[in-house]
Amino acid sequence: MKWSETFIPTLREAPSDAEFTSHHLLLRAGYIRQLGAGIYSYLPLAQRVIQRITRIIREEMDRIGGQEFYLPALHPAEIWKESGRWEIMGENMFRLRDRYQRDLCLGMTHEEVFTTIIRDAVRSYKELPQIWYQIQVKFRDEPRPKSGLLRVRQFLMKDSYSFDVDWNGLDRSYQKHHQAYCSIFERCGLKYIAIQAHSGAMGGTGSEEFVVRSEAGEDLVVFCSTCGYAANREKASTRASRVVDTAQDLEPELVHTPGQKTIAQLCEFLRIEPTHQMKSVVYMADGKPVLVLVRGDCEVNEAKLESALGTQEFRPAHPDEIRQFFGADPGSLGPYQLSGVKILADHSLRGRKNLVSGANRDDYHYKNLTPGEDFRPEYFDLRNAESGDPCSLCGKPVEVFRAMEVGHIFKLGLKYSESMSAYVLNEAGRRIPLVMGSYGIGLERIVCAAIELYADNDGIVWPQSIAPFDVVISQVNSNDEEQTRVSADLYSKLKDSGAEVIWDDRNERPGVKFKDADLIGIPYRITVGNKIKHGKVEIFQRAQRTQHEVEIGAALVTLSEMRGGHGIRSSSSPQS
RNA sequence: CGGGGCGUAGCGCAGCCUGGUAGCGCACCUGCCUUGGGCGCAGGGGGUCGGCGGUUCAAAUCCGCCCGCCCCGACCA
Repeated sequence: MKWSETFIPTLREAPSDAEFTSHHLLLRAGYIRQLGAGIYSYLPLAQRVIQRITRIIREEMDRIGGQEFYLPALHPAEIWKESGRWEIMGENMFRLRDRYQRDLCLGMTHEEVFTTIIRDAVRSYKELPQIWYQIQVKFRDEPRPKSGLLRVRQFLMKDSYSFDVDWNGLDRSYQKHHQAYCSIFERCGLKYIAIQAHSGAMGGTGSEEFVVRSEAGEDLVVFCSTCGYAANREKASTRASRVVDTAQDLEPELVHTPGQKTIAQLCEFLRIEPTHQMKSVVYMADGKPVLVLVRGDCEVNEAKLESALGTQEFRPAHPDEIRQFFGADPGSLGPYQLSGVKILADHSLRGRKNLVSGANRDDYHYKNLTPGEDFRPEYFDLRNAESGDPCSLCGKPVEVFRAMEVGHIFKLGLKYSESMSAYVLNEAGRRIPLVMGSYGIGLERIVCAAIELYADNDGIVWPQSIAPFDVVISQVNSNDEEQTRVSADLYSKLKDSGAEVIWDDRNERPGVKFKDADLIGIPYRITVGNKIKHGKVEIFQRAQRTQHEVEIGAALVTLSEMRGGHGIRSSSSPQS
């Protein structure tokens, strides 16, 4: 393509709304425009990137036997009511009514639709397994869209679903996806890691997230560089650091602690460490109060709490509820001599002695509380893993970092097949529910991750495999006939070789062309300028910012060598 | 939903406090000039000042309501 005929509206200054690198650069380099909160238009450059990612995904999904569908985004309410998700999805689902007042929604995922297809069409175990996928727009009424393309209300997802006759089959389908995902992210040039993920309340027996380390991400990853343990912090368990208690077992002692509400204040006032305190947090679960205890230096992890409680119906208690059940305000709460309130404690408190906690009386605390003696909690893993905690596998300190989720694979199990009656007959002629898996990839997340990973001060640096163009020919002077001739010749030869190439033929100053080429992030630039008088052009590598002068006739060969011989290829390998 | 901020030309902003018929930079158009890192000179076009209502002789400016967007928090199959 000729640049002069292509819509690439680059900006010298980005709209002030852009916070993160990827958002800022996508806007400034002319890839996207915002239409509303969390709604973006993808301009030709972005569309090209998306298409290349799509192609990689298709190839890898097809390789594991996936079959591509295209499903509706507009769904009748009935199927969502059938699965129970019409209620569960709550405010997150876009809902609408048609002219006859029928309820409809915009699809968030497509378990329901695929399940209706398979339940009506497949009767026998002989027709399984199946892996079905699609690349489709998804809708989510995010409470707070943000960070450009990272958290939006309409986005592209490759979602696939596996249908097996048994759990071993599911394991195989899941493993296939795992492999496919590794290939996809590797080919897209991402440095990714696969981490254990929170299964959530949707049921299911296992799930992994594929994430890319980035400050722009919203996930927290607990990672052990020694043994490779990696998990989402929603799920990650680590050992709490060791604490030594005083040897003797003392009797509970009420102490007056006027105005001392926080862990830090008590440390000061009583001259103790946070690790010798118990933090009391109150939740209302299914309408009843629950006291959650963690060590003073720890935080409650609500995803783990959800598992411990076995319900999604919980929330932090309101101040008046706390007063009602405890007779004191937050800051003076504790488990001792508490009745009518269920007590959950984190494992880190098991076996501890002589701890400090609130007395359920304002301005008073108890010293010398011993879990298991002075009160009897149920123990669970309830605390957030923290950077520096000993790894639960190898004991070496873990690190915690931010990352963005680019994919998620999930063993669903029987949830949809049972609720939506998707059964087949097995060899014995018995009616059995399909065992399902679901697997997602966020296309825009790949775009953002690549930008966040590799961008520099001059703009985007694309991995070769997903760049909108492989190479740009920057003709320094568009009025120079000799330069035009050389550029045209290189252009057609490059195109013939199968490369995606754009020829910057604009009547602009060279500086403008170089800045734009850098900004939009094309991996290679061939500069056709004065040096053609000596039979030379230059090849500039965007990522390394290095320049090579080559004979015009050798340009294609040199470029092809630099690119590793062929077009679709990632520039880096996975981190894990 | 709670807290904060913003809305003036395509983009970035000033003007608002103290009311008087809207401005700067970039971009854009024309001409000249120039062509190796966002040139130079000259001329020019473009804005119902987010919307509605109120106060006033007069509103971008003051007041009220609404809408939109951004950030923090809550939330996030």
